[in-house]
Amino acid sequence: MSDALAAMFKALGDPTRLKIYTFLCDCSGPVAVNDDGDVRPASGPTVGEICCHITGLEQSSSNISFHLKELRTAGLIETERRGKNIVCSVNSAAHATLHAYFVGGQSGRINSGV
Amino acid sequence: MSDALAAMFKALGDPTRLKIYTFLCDCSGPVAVNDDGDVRPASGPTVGEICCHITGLEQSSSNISFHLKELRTAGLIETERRGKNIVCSVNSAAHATLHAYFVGGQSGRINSGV
DNA sequence: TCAATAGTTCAACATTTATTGAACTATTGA
DNA sequence: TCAATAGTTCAATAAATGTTGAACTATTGA
Repeated sequence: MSDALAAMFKALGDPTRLKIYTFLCDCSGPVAVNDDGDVRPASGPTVGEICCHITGLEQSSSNISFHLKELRTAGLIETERRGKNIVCSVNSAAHATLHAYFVGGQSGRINSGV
Repeated sequence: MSDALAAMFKALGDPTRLKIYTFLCDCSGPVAVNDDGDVRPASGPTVGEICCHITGLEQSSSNISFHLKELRTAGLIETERRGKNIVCSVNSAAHATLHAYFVGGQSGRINSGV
């Protein structure tokens, strides 16, 4: 339970991965939901596009592939092959979990007294 | 900028540290603000109390000390000596930064269409 | 079927990290 | 001042991690 959360934070704890994840958050399309209610991976950038954005191209795609795998293993992102490309997108449920962790608890405590 | 954020996530990416941080969030007292507007460390558990809570006691306090240092270096927590003890508390500004990262962006996208 | 494109996996490596126990520092109370 | 308490720092070790280039797999288009 808590370890899964730690794994997510750990995945975001590398500068390259945080850039990738932020990029995905910024440019992921809407989530697709089919007639059965299944949530399918949303449209988003391909691995190649992520490489371009992160490394300015001309850097090892194997490294980006490694980081994408880490993000996927942590449950933060999803990937789906579309023809020759693989499209990446943010896992909304995981994003919501992370958001929820920082809600409440510490909030509203500033200037609340001695 | 982004590296500081990554450092915070990295600090939360270890199960022991996440437990410590969560404990601090749960039991930190209100933040103290003096007449000059300076925000001083809030009251909270001592290092020893954290050791008890995390390890059920009987485990190396040097390890907890190490993790507290990591959290402090990342800017997530603050410590203040009070007599023989050292009291720990959450850094509210850092907490707000983390919270803000997950607001907007991905939110509101679920079920928003194809 | 063949070549080109798009990503992944593998092996090797240099760093970093978490953990442990022992030694050290700082504060309090007798 | 001395002993006890509360934490930190240090050294050593084992494990995990990020990066690289080469080899591999999968898909498309000719």
